[in-house]
This record gives sequence, C-alpha cells and structure tokens, in this order.
Amino acid sequence: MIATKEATGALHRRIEVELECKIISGEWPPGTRIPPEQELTAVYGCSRMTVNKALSALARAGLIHRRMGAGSFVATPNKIAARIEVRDIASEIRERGMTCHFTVLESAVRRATPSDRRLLSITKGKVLGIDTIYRADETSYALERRLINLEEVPGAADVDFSRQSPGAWLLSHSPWISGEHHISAVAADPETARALGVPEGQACLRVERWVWQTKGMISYAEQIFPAIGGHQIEARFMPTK
Amino acid sequence: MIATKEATGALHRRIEVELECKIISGEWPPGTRIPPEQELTAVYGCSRMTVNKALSALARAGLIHRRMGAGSFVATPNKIAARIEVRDIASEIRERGMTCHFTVLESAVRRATPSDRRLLSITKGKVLGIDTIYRADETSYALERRLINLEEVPGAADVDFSRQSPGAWLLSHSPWISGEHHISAVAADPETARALGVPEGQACLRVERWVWQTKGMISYAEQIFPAIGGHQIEARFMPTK
DNA sequence: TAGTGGTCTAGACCACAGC
DNA sequence: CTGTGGTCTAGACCACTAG
Repeated sequence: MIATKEATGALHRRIEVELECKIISGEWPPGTRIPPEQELTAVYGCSRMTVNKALSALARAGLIHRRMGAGSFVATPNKIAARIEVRDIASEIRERGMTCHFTVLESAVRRATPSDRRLLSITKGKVLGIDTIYRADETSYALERRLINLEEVPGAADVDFSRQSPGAWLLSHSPWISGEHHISAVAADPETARALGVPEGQACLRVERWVWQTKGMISYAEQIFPAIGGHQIEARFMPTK
Repeated sequence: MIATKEATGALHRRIEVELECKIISGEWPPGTRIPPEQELTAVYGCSRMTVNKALSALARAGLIHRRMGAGSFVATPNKIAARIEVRDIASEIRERGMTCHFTVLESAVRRATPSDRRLLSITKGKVLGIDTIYRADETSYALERRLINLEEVPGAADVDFSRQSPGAWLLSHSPWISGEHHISAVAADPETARALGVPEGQACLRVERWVWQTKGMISYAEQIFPAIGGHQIEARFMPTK
C-alpha cells in the first residue's frame, strides 16, 4: 500500500481525495485520461471494487466522465452550478439572531380564481390564500403571499397559522417535496409598499416558490424582501460535491 | 431474484429507486427505520454489497441517515437546498434567443485600492478593473463591474476583452473553481442608471460573485440587472439528487 | 453480547469501444 | 480481439450501538 501521508480514513475515500486534488489543482486538466481501474489497483495495492468506489464517487460529483469500454476522463465544466439553501423565513430571521414576529394579514378559503389556477396549474378546486407579514425585531422583513391547493393539502384549512408560519407547517407536514424558485427584483407596488411600510417603487427582492409532491402542485408563494433590509441570498459553488 | 416489474437496469439501482419511492411518497415518513442490509439481501435475493450500494446512494443524496451499529433511518429534511446554474451573461442572452453585444466601458490595470483589497481579500498587488455593458437585441441587459486579481491570473492583462467576455474567458481559462454568490435587490444609483439607461432608483437585481481557486481569490464581479428586463434566476430543488 | 453498518477481497461475467 | 467500465458474489474483519 502506498502511504504518502497518514491513512486517515477509508482507502476508497483517500483515493477519491487524491484524484480530486489532481483534477481541481489543474494537474489533470479537462479531457485528461484517468488511469484505468486495473492500473489503480496496482498503484494503491487494493482490489478493483475499492478503486471503483472512488471513481464512481468522482463521477457522481461530476468531476470525471466514465465511458464504458473507453475509459474515464476529467470532465469539462461548462456551467457553474451553485447551491442555495432556502429556509423558512421565520427560521431565517432567528438564525440572524433577531426575534421574529409574523402577522397574518388575510387568510381566506375561496374557489380558485383564474389567477390562482394559472399559478397552481390546476383547473378547478378550492385554494387557501394567506398573506403574511414577517417582522425581524419589529422591523418589516418580508411580505409573503401564499396559495395552498386544498385539493392536495386539505388539512391546511384547519390550521391556525397565527401560531405556526405556513411555510414551516407545510415543510413539516409534507417533508419530501420538489419545486422551483424564481428570484427577481421588483419595484414595490402601492399595496405592497403600504403593507411593508416602505416607499412606493422601493427596490425589492422577490422570491417565488412553486412546490409540488409526486401528485400535483401543493403551494405557490411569493415573498417580497425590501432592499432596505439588506436581505440577500447566498449561494456557494464548489468543484466537489 | 425477485422481479415485480421488468428488470430495467442494475439491481442496486432498482433497489435504490424502490426505497426512494417509499420515502418521498410518505409511505416511510421521516424517522422510519429502514430494514437492515441483512434483511434486504433476503428480500431482493442478492448479496450485501448490492444492497449497500443502493443504501449508500440514498445516504449520499440525503434521503436516509445511516448510523453505524444502530441502523438506517429516513432523514428529516429541515431545509431546502436548491440548485442554480449561473451561466455567463453572454451565453445566457443567446440561450434566450436574442443577440448579445457587449461594450467595455472601462478597462484599467491599477494597484489595488482599499476597496479592491477588501473585495478580493488581498493586501497588495495589481488588479484589472473592467466595466462591461451587455445588450440583448440592442436593449440594455446588464452592467458588470469586475475585478481580476492579476497576481493569480497574470494572463488576464493581455486579453482582448472586446471580443471575448471576461466571464467566458475566466471560465475557459481556469475551469475548476470555487466561489460564492450573493443575490440581492438594489435601487440603481445615478452612475448605474446612466450606464444602463434606466431611471435613477430603478429596482435592479444584483448578483455578486467571488471566485477562487485552491490558491486564492481570482475575481470579483458585480452584475446589475434592471427589473425592467424581467431578468430572473431559476432554481430547482428536488428530494433526490 | 448480538445486531448493524463500514470496509475490503479476489474473483466473475457482461456490454461496449476502439483497433 | 483486447481493454475498459458496470455489475455482482460470498464471504470476511472491524467498530460501533443498544439492550
């Protein structure tokens, strides 16, 4: 066994890290052929399964590309994929060390309007519309306009959202979800400006979130953060997953 | 071998998909104990390594949590991790089916000012500052203010950025990078408004990007997209990776 | 102490790529 | 055809957890 440094952990893990270093350092530029598994078993003095585990991990992480019968090659990244973690607004405020209060401005069950149907991609049924103001240390932090599809989540109609925020309830109630975000900037319209207590036309960050489960769309939420609050979304990207 | 349906692919993959379905459908809620590997080998009539491969993949994807000596359990997701793909502005415009023109407003090599040093986390050295306007079909699309650390990327001083955009050159020149984005909303200051041809105070989406390699910070870029252009960032999240 | 996951072996057969 | 990765086996030893 070759041991240039201490054997800190599993061998397959050390092989993975060692190869990863060669790739992200540029020693093996994109397109470089990785030594075949057979050869690596000789280098590391281990079985093929162990080498395979390391190479498979690198392939899953997108650092190499494996072609059956041909070999393994360092991948050529053409786009940057960043990862953002979107938390519930209430827990986000608390993580910043501030106290969070939220007030439900409006909460009403209604038959889906044309606008509701478009946002939730449904053709009929009832929806629950909830408008909530979030305050961080008594300062307006965000306005959330949310639609919940009662056909998919009938229990939502009976929840007291003055105690638990809609976002937190939905996450705890149906944990495994898929969805999509759209992040954009908007100028505060009169109604939004009044609700948030900011000047009309104020630059705001808008996050729209569609959430669905295997069956269908669960919820749509539009969150408006005035730029005054300094709200920002952080996203990190790394060559290794 | 048990085959309730067609054996479409690798067995370890089918096991993984089957267990994943039980989790994201809610049949196995968070905290549920997964049958031990030993038991699954009996269920699927295969060796332990095959079951292990499926469970390891689920663990890596974050769907289950494995504790040595204790067992495997369905994970409790507490935050939503979304994935955004940030492309070069020029290629982004072209993907929208528009033609892209960019104009370098200013390009100058200078000794790092205090502001440069703070943004690039350096204490000395020279930087290249480039301000670029991107137009989509003759309409202002974005303003980019970029700093390149010439200590890390000395070759940047000799590139003709009127032909290739700085972002595209950097990506092709040093492919394996790490970094961070901050996404926020800002009101256009007078200088930005003039450069983009929009009213002062216009709501804009701002994307800041720090990029580094193993050694140190390579570049800082601030991109301003006026809300008028309808620019938005899309992010998708899924329970399975 | 018994059960569980983490790791590893030394083979094996197959599908596919490239010569 | 040979070399490659994709998959799988039937064991094994260890570290750790829980009762």
